[in-house]
Amino acid sequence: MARLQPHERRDAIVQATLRVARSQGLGATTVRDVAREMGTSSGLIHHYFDSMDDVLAAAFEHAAGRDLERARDAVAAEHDPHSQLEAFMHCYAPAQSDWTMQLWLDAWAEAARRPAVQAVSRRLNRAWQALVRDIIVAGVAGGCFRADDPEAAAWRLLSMLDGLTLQVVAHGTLISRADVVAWAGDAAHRELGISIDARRP
Amino acid sequence: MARLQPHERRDAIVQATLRVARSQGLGATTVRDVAREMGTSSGLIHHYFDSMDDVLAAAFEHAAGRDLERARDAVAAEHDPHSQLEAFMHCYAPAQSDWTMQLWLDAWAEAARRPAVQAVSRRLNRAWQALVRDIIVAGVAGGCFRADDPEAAAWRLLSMLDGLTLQVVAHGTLISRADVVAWAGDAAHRELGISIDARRP
DNA sequence: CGCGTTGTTGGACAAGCGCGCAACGGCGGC
DNA sequence: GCCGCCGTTGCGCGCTTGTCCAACAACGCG
Repeated sequence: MARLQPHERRDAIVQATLRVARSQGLGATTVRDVAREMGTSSGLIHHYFDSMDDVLAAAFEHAAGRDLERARDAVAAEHDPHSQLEAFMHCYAPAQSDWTMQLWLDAWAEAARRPAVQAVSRRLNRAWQALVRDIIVAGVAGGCFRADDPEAAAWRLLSMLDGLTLQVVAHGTLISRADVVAWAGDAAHRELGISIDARRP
Repeated sequence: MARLQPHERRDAIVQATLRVARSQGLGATTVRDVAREMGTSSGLIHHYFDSMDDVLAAAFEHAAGRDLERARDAVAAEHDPHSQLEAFMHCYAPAQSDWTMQLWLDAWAEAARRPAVQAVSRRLNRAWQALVRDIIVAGVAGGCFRADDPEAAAWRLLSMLDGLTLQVVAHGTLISRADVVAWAGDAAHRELGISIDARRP
């Protein structure tokens, strides 16, 4: 195969890994699958990554990190906490495509067995929570939210979104994506003492 | 090893599978592990199950089903909805031991790719939600809860518990089990219009 | 041009996997 | 007491896994 710059090749490996993981799951993705997807040898992957664990972690980090960045941008584009929370909700459930959530499910399950994956999953999850918490803190300071414990409120909101989205992705028609958005909006209203219309205008 | 009746042996295999899965996860449980745990040969497992997938599905169903039964019993032992909800909460987070939750994580992740696992996971998840919903409906009828949509309220409560417990199991010390219980209690009070009175028993 | 650096190859390796199978052995019916 | 059934064994087949490594080839520099 063509000789690539180190950063290009590393990127190519991550991309190929995600393409494979998309169709057969993160945990079931093997070195040879990724190599075949790239059209190279399997030895090449170990020239860039110490272990398969690291490959999977890097791939997950890339995909999930990009979603986090998008959410941050969407939040930063708004200026009052109310709109920011609305933007966050819009960003989470619908934009967080089924396939990324499936990656999260894989990562949570694999976390127990793959230290590198756990480290990434843990860090990104905390970052998501921090994003929500900062919005809440700003809202409380600005007087438009009411929350005794912004840290806890953020965890509750994020965990509910995770739990609901999980049902959509893992069990299909048990509940719908529209339910997630509407119900999470209700929960935010109750949690922060405000009214949030999370539905797309 | 001693010769057992078919149903006894089947049961022994399921039990041994769970014991192994408890320490290394459902997905990482192999035929040889289970055989070693039972103290028999690996061939014996294939005499009772067509494939390893069937073994894992049976084990998950048994473990998760038993937890559901226990929760149902705990709820049935109480008579007013308020105590029932409290019993449910106490039953869920702490008694739902880490390793059963890990089983659920595996099941949710595998659901997309294993129809048999999805069917079991889906059915049991709906049963859990129905358990909560029935408590809420009874509470609303009895006048001690206030809920516009018990169906949605039950999904919200259960999903938040799932999402929070997930963090404990997948990420260890990010949040604690005590946080889950306390936060979910707060959420339940807010969700059902109960004034936050006695959070600590 | 020559030469070192380095991206890349392709296969070796041991370990582990699910699964199948011929043979053993203890129990119950005749 | 014998025999057939069947739970059980122990092994091995074919394959896949992650990891490693010696050899090859393309590139930049002197």
